[in-house]
Amino acid sequence: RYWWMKGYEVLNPMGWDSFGLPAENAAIKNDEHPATYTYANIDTQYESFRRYGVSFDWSRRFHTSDPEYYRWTQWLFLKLHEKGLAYRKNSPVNWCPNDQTVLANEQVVDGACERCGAEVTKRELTQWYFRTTQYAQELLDSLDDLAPTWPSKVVNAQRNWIGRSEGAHVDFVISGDGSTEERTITVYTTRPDTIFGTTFMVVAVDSPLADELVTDAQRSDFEAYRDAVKKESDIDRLATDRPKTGVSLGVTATNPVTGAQIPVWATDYVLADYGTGAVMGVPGGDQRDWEFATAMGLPIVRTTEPPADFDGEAYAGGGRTINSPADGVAAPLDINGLDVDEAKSRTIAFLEEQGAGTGAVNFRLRDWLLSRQRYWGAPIPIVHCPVDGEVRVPEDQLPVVLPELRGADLKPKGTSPLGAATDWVNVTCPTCGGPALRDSDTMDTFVDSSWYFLRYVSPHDDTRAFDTALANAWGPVDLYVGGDEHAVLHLLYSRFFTKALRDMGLITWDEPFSAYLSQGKVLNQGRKMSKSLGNGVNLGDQLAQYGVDAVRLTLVFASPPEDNIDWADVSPGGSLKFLQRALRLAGDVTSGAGADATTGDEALRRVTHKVVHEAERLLDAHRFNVVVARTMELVNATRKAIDSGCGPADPAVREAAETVAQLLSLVAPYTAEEMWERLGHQPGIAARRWPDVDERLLVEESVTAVVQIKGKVKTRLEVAPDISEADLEAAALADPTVAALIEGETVRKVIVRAPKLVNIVL
RNA sequence: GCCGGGUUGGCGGAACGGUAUACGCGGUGGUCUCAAACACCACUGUCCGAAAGGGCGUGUGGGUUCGAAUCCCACACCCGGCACCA
Repeated sequence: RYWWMKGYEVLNPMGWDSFGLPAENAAIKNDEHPATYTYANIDTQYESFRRYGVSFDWSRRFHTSDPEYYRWTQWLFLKLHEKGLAYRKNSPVNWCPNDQTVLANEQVVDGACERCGAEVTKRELTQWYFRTTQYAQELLDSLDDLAPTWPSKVVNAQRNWIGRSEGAHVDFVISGDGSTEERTITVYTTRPDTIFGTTFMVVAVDSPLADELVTDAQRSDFEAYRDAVKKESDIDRLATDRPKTGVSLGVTATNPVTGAQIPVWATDYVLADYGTGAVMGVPGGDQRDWEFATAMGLPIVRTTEPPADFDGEAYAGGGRTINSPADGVAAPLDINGLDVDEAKSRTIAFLEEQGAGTGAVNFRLRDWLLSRQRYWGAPIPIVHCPVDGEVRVPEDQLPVVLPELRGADLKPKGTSPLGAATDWVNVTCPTCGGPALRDSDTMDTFVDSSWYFLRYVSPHDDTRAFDTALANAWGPVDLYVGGDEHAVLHLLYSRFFTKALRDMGLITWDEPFSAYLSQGKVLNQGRKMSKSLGNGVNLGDQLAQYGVDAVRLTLVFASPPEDNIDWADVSPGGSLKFLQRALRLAGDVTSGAGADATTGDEALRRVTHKVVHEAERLLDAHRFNVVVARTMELVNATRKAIDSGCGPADPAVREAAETVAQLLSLVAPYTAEEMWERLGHQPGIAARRWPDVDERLLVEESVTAVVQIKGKVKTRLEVAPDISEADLEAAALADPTVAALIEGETVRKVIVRAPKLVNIVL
């Protein structure tokens, strides 16, 4: 509303991200189609939004579950597939046993399903992925550009999630595996400088690598251990405080720097899908390796100078490196006493020289697993043909519309419900015309929401996903408002889509959301409102009791928008009283519409213009609660002017009341409109231009100067705003209160900041 | 453990390095009223004091500065992210 008044073209759209599990689960329960539930709820929400008086552009409304929309979601999938950014692979995946579907890494929170809380297990499945890791570095780098306009919380969360680390790949030659060919295992380490302390190697027990390396003699022990590990849930595996376990693979590896022979073990504390799935064990430099070495009776070599309080037993990290070679070994690399960064780069240089390793970067971010074994989502537009393999559905055959399933047909059974719709699944191959099968998985609903902001520029265009020219003209989104539960989900996926679409030439910008306003939640009595807690507040009741404007005002005034609000702490009654006060001002004005404000009371005019001026700064900074506070001050000043000042006929009073109406139109549009009409204007305050500020009125007539002695306020003086430093100093020293206090003292220094302050140092 | 953010009256919260606690809620007293509601007015950080006035005060302890809620260093606590990621 503010930007509109400032004369900008503003696109403030609203729509529904309406695929997903809740509708599907309700459909199963009620034996109906998910669309029934979905569109009924959308209608209810739409009515609510209308009632709240939100200024959305409803002409651009759409729903991601409409075929007219998901047709383009599917089209974008095909584009990503063409570019090699969508691919299938077999791999252990997160499985929610309750929702009976796979989940992306981002949807697993502390080992549990983000949606239903069930403990997530692992399954070996062939699934679709988007290659988000291809953009890992750029996704990280452009966070620097977003940092000034995004909440640090979200930027920080994404940095942690992407999790870049720098280190080295180091090659160890394996022996004792009975083969004649030389085999090399590469490990990833962030601390190549600790290589002198390597006393063993550990390989992820569930990696193919471990299976390949294990000797016949160790195989039965290894398999027993591997099977035991497989039975454990992720939650158990994630616990960092449990004892280290492992099994020897029977082979040895050669340390490429020292030539030392070290044993190779398999363990579950090394992750198969991070780095190379193998780690050099440095118990003198790494807590986990120290625990493992201690548990297995492996030797420990210090890699750092121990701290003074080192007790000789517990793990000791930190200190300077003492990575000189072991006794009696010649020194191919001497990094003794160097600081860590220098030691790392020297070690990497040495490894590269020897052909035994390279500098390397790793990311924690994994590719985005997007297939779901559920019904209520966009079907993946791929046909599997025994002859031609994965075939993209031709664009002119989009959308691939969901088959009509309902109720019990949707019950989760571990494979996609779409697979059971035989008429739908069995198709002819678009390439060879032979019999083929549709891909029966649907896309993660986060795919739908990763590009919807683009659809808003041309929501009804049935010839393309979005109009590139319009997207480039409008985009990127200047201000994105949302909750920070999407910090590493929606906000990361959308960034990935934007970069991928840019590289396809479909848009020119790099980031979807230039600024991000993270909005808080409304709590009650310190907790999230919920039925089980019985602390819900019925918004309908609040609206009925106080009115829409008072409820809106309460939400805005309670705190800065990014903070949570506790409904127990706020006062919708107080808001209503304030609105009534404001409304009464409009009725009290007796001058006619169009009265010349410049002839009005100057003191009140100063207040009015100052408030408008300050409101601009506050609105730009999203400090809406303070805008309301300033508006209240203006109402109080106007009230005073009417009752005991210049009186209701003064044009300055009209100017003030009209300004109040305009400021209020941002937050309390109905009250503002009512005021506007009472002030004798035609309806339509929302379309009024933002009031101009007269700069001359921002200069105060007189200013209160503070006189401090040694930094403590002792007295105040009313002075002219343009008083000189010398005059102000003289006035301060001449003040009787000050004179009495400095009597007999030596004034050592006087700091003058005209016209606001004098500080006298004795 | 690592990384971010925070801590201001009874409460929600204001404060370009320059009057701490704006604005509001709550509270106290008053005006109006037969009475109440509404409205309006005054007071409301804390301690000492009858008052005038003064001392102390923005999580704790230091520092920089004429001057610190604000900048710097440590610490405590709260919230959030990551986490056997080598």
